[in-house]
Amino acid sequence: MPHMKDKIIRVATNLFYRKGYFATSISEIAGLCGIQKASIYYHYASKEAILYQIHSTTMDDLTTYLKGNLQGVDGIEDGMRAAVRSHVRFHLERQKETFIANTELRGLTPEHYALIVAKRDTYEQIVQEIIRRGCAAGIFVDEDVKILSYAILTQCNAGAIWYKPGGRLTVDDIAEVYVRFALQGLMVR
Amino acid sequence: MPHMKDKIIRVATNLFYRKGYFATSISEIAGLCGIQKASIYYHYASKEAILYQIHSTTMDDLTTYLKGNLQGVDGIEDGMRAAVRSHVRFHLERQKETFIANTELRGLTPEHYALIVAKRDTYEQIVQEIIRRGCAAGIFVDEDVKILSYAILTQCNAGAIWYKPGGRLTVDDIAEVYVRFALQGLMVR
DNA sequence: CAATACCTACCGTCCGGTAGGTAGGTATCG
DNA sequence: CGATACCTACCTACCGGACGGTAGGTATTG
Repeated sequence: MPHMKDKIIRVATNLFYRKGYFATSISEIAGLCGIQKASIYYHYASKEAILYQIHSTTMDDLTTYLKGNLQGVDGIEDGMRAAVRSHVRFHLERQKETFIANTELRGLTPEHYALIVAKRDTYEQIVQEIIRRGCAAGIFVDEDVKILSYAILTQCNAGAIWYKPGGRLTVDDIAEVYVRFALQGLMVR
Repeated sequence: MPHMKDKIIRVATNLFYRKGYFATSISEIAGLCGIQKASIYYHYASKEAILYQIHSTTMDDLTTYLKGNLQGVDGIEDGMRAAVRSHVRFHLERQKETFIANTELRGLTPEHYALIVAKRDTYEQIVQEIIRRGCAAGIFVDEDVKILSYAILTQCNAGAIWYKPGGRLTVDDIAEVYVRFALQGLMVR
């Protein structure tokens, strides 16, 4: 909430995204915040604490966003559409954070790593539950639910790698491409 | 080709896969090779040279494997099946190298980075050409070819993240799931 | 003897983190 | 009201250690 504590997160997010966690130094973060290296430790206990904060809030926001987008949506097919749309939009709009969340897990302590993986599992289970119901109802193809869910979620993550804000396609355009492709792959003919 | 030069690559591949490039030290690689740190520099000019070697041979092998699997295959649909199958199999069978190839690009020098990205582009263009012909022929859905290709290639990469050799499903089982899912998403109804 | 494949010993640098201090604001209380 | 105590948000200066890489020597082998 305080100003500098937020600024450190913003600056660190940019640097971790551009250069990676291990290639970013504390003094670099401090320099871009306009303070000295030691002052970082007034706000955060360690470099890893900054990374954990980014991971934690990103995963919480991602899950909250999905739940909000599923609210009031009826039917399995529409639920799946809403889930894919939510997933893609979040990944494109918060490109840097989601990129870090997907690639910088190794910087976490074992304890923090376990917490983040648990959050990710919670998120994946929401999506898997929709797919499972679709398969059980016979409207989705009869394939391994976990493979399907990973395939769909990962292909959407890919968007966050090549997407450039202000490019040829808007976030909504891209989201709809993924929605159509994923649903077409899922629905039985 | 010599024994130790290969062993360094094998050991480094394992370490880069488990801990990441920046978190792995030269002395660690040397220790697991049973030699001293300085001896690494008899075989490779720098730590980055080891990483580049892994990237380079992995991309070359990946492209060669795809070309071999497309040899003698007729038809757009069968070509796409062969391409997806080839991509998944390679990623599962050479899990560690492909994981490094996908996540450790930042450790490369700008020159080496450009070379690897060029290799990757060559590979992607082979796949994109198949999709483009399928779209033009009206048998594949009318969507953005680049988005489709990235979506398909990336979802297959996902397999390499969770796949454990000797698990419930064989490499071929998994490959066929991806082939069916990708083709079902691509083919017009 | 010369090339190969290693070794020991060392260097400069940078890193995460700590110690200890300080300016300035705020709360407490006689 | 003013003195005291404490807190916030930073600072300078430093530490131990690890890292990538180098210099120079040596055992083995054709």
